[in-house]
Formats: sequence, C-alpha cells, structure tokens
Amino acid sequence: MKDTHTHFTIGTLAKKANCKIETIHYYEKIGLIPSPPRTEGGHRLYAMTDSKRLNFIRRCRELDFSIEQIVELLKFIDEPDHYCGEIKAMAMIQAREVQKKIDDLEHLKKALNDMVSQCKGEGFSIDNCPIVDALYVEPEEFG
Amino acid sequence: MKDTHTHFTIGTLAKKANCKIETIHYYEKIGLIPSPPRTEGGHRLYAMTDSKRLNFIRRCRELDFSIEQIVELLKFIDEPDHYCGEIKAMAMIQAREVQKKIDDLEHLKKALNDMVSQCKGEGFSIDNCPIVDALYVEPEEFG
DNA sequence: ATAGAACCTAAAGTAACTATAGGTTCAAGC
DNA sequence: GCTTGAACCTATAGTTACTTTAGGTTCTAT
Repeated sequence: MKDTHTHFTIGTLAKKANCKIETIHYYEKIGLIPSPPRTEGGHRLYAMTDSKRLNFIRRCRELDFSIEQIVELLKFIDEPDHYCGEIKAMAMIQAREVQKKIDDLEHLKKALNDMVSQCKGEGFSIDNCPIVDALYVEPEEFG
Repeated sequence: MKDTHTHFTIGTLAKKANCKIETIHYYEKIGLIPSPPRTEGGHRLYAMTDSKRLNFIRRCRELDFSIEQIVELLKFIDEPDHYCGEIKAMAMIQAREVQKKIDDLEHLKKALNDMVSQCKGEGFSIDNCPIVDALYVEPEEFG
C-alpha cells in the first residue's frame, strides 16, 4: 500500500485545490510552485505542503489578486528569516490594497443596486428603462 | 466651417468615452460598434449615436460586465420589443457576484490585520502562517 | 497482458485589451 | 503653396492568467 496520505498525484492535488491540472503545470512553469519529485515514469508527486501552497494561491486568485501580487504575498511565507517589522509592513500595505479593492467594489455594487431598484422590470420598454438611462450618461465636457 | 457638433473624429470619441483609440478600433473589429463613414482620406467620422453606444459599453465594462454580456445587453437595446426585465436580471446577478467578492476580501483583510497584530518577531513558515491558515479551506472530500 | 484512466510535453487559443511599427492624412503656420 | 507635426491608418505582436488541443507515455486494475 502506497503512502497515499502524504503523497499524491497531480490529479488529486488539482481536486484538493479546486483547479485544473494544466493550471498546476502553468504555476510550476512560471515558478510560483516548486517542481515536485517524480515517479520513475515521470509523474509528479505532491505532499501536504504543496497542497497548502496551491490552496493559498487559488484563494488569492479568487480574490482577484494578480500573480505578481501573490508572488509578493508568498514572500511572507517563503522567507521565514524576514524580520517581523518587514512582514508587518508588507501585510499592512497588502491590507490597504485590499481595502481599496473593497471600496471599489462597494461603489460598483451600489451602482448596480441603484439601477435594479429603479427598474420595475415589467411595464418598461427599452425606451423607458432606468437601467439603460443610468448607463447612458453623457460626459460633462463633451455632451 | 465643419459640422463639428454632429461629426467628430475617433480621438474626440475616445475622449468622450474615456477610452483609447485602439479600444475603439478593437470594438469595431469585433463588431460591437458599427464601422462609421470615413473622410476622403480614410479617417473615421462619428456621430452622437456612436458616442452614446460606446459610452454604454464602457460603463458596462467598468461594472465588470463581459463583452459577451454587453452583446446580450445591446440586443435588448437594439430590439425595441424586449422588456427591460432581462437587463434588470443581469444587473442583479452582477450585484450578487460583486457582493461575494466583497465578502471574500473582507475575510482576507481580517486575516492580514490579524497577522499584523499577531506578529511577535519570529518569521512565519508555510505551516505557521496566519494568512495561509485563514485562507486555507479544507476541501470536503480530500482532506 | 491489456484496456483505459491518468499523466506527460509543447504549442496554440482565449478575453479584452495595449503596445509597437511604419506609413498616411489633416490642419495650422509661414 | 509648402511644410511640419499632430492625429490618424493598418497590421501584427505582446499582455495576463489561464484553457484547449494534439499526440504520446505511464499507471493500475482486471
């Protein structure tokens, strides 16, 4: 019996991280995750650490972080010799970025909800739709 | 004197819609906006209708609608027999999507802030990182 | 031993633009 | 009328973060 609890194939890793095998290949190619050991035949073998790392990456991607930003975040993890001050500073910068993104999205949400609440959905034709009107905004200077 | 009030060049249109000339070229190429008439020399000439349409497209893009979704929205606008219920539905779906993203980001922000306040001086490794722990979600079946 | 699932590499395709190259036209100033 | 430079033209390549395709190899279960 193989030690399937501590070592698994790329397909299993993909399922664990909820992504495709090709995505893992891609991350390896760009150096976001390390090249794992292989079987005799060349199949990749992963461990829990890899799963955690990939999971982190995928969650960050879901949150719209760019690969470049994730590289930065992973520095927190990959360089444990960093002093606390540096880590703190980077985490704070990252938190500010996140806040900015939240603010942007709140704005977006409000715009969408405003449109929705002004529109009764029925009885309005396109010529008389608040959503269309809301989106057809002329710029101040070039009307 | 040219009729600059009703006809303008691509550069002017770009400014009106707050986008680049190349983006307009691109939209024309993919058929999102019609090919306008040209001058003798081949320069594109636009009218107010074009400006309105492009403005609508750009606003939708700002709201994270995909080009494909915008094609759908424009169908509703181009076919006056449609009611705006469809547009409302799409806006609602979009708003829900945005809310989900906000919730995730709030989570991440908390994780980052927690990390800042928990930082005591040692570095974090992959197995000992508050951010990773906060983001790592065990998959249901594959723990 | 063999079938088929899972894996491998390399290259091309996708969305929604952006950037570059190299040439043409237009409008203003002399 | 001529020149100059901004604005425009086309076509192609580059960007990000993957996904898809093609064609071949390995692994595992019967």
